[in-house]
Amino acid sequence: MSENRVAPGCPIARGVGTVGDAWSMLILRDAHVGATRFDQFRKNLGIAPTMLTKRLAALTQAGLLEKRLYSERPPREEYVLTPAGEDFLPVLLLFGAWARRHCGGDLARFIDETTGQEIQPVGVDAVSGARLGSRPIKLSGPENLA
Amino acid sequence: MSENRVAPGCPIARGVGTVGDAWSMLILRDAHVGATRFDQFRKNLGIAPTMLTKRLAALTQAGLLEKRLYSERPPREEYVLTPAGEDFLPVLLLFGAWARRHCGGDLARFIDETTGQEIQPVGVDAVSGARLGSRPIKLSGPENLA
DNA sequence: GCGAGATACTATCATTTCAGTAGTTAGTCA
DNA sequence: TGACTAACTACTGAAATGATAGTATCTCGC
Repeated sequence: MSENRVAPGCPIARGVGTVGDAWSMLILRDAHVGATRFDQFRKNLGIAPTMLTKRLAALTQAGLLEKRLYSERPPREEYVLTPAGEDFLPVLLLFGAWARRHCGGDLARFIDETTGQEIQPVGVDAVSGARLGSRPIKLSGPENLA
Repeated sequence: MSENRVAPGCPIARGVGTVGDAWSMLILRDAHVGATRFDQFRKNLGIAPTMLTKRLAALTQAGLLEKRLYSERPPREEYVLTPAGEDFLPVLLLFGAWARRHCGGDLARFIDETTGQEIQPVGVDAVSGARLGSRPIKLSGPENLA
């Protein structure tokens, strides 16, 4: 992709440029259900190690993951979610909820671990309280979309 | 990507396999702010026509867009959002909101066209009413992640 | 103290995908 | 007739990706 000249002021374009590829999303998903180590990601995803190295580095660079030493001898590092990375969970949940509604098949459900209840993720406008998608929107700001 | 053997029961993996590439998301964004025609997408995004053809076909195939004749003579078609495509808007809004919080720069805001107010998209569990991300989650269902 | 195993990678190369540009088809308009 | 619009397709070279093998470092059992 052109990466940077596509509507530079658009937050969606920016987000897509940062974590908008398939592997990054799946890595973040795994990170949210507990994976932290290179080989955990590699085995769960069946991703080529070259790709994984690249994606982990990109996510670390972007501030979603942080490299942390979990053993000095032997020196071993793991990748843990930063606050920005954790903040990405609602996006993944809404994304998954959308797929459950619209992509066929028998897909897994999200469960609240504290209550054991199924989660039904929805988007809401914190200002008006209205369900997102119920009203037309537009973008406003520094010279965005064409 | 391997495309199909990555945790077949995981909704996030499924969603990512369907619309989880950069161009698809940007096409959907443009569709949500009014674009319908091939050349509108092409010029807004600066996307190569071959790519655009492929992505539009994939999104149509996946049921997010629908091809519709808007002129018989000459025969011209446009792409309009289906209900499934419209339902994707909250995902895009949350994604954009995340990017506004965590990717630097001066990014555009989302405005509610009826009230003129800025939207602050958040994820909520419709069952408990709790803000998403405030509690640990897990997946449950047909043999999902490893 | 030696070989096997764990962990986290890097190197290499074939294959696939993508970007960029040009060309095609089918029609309108003046 | 010739210019113009819209929606593509064809072609080519560059870049990204996948698969597999190999490396570096350390631990542990014997």
